[in-house]
Amino acid sequence: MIRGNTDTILLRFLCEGDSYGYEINRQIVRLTDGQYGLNEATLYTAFKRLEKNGYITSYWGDENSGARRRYYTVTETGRAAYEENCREWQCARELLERLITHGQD
Amino acid sequence: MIRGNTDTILLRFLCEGDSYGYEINRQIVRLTDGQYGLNEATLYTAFKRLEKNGYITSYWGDENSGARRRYYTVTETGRAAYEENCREWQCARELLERLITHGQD
DNA sequence: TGAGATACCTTGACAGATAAGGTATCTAAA
DNA sequence: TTTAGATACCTTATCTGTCAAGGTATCTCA
Repeated sequence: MIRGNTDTILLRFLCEGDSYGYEINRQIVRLTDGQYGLNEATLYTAFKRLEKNGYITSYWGDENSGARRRYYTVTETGRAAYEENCREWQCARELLERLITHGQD
Repeated sequence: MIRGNTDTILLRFLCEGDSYGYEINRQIVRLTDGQYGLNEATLYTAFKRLEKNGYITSYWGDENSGARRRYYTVTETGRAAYEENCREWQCARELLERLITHGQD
């Protein structure tokens, strides 16, 4: 369901400004009223993938207290990929709507 | 995108009556104006899965000409699963809409 | 005769998701 | 003081779904 859109979700948040994994996931949970959240393994493998693809870059924050944080920045390529993914999502959404719903609804 | 909804799509067509793989796939292509179609391996592994789960049953058609066809019938459990999947899809759709779109649109 | 459509199937590989484990720091309650 | 819980990151092994690439067999039409 949500599967396959993890990258797009992460890019969406990073398009609004640099952030780190834990915080983004908290925002996801907040935005969905607790209905959704990423598994940590999913989260960090997605970041790895995005960075490998050149969609984001990362750097360590200079927290002087608390746990260390790895911040991510979206690149221009990443922004373009986000826009493209959104378009694809709209297409897929319409197709699926047509495919899975019976005539009566 | 469409991934993860293959089973629901197949169930939807079988809810309208018995059919066989090749024909269902043709209907998918027709309904999406050629924009989508299932890979044959995906198609048949999905049927296997559905049958294993008790969502469909199958029988060989008695064609007296042309290639043999394996027909599928949706079970009551299968119908229930279809309805449930549709509900889940609506939920997932709304969540994703909230998650991947920026404020401005 | 042979290409193309119909119709089914299997195998091996791959990508994405996840459970389950780990490390380390800080805070607040017991 | 200890310890539980939150914060924050990471890895490994495993599972599931998809798909490319191969195969079989029949029928039709040029």
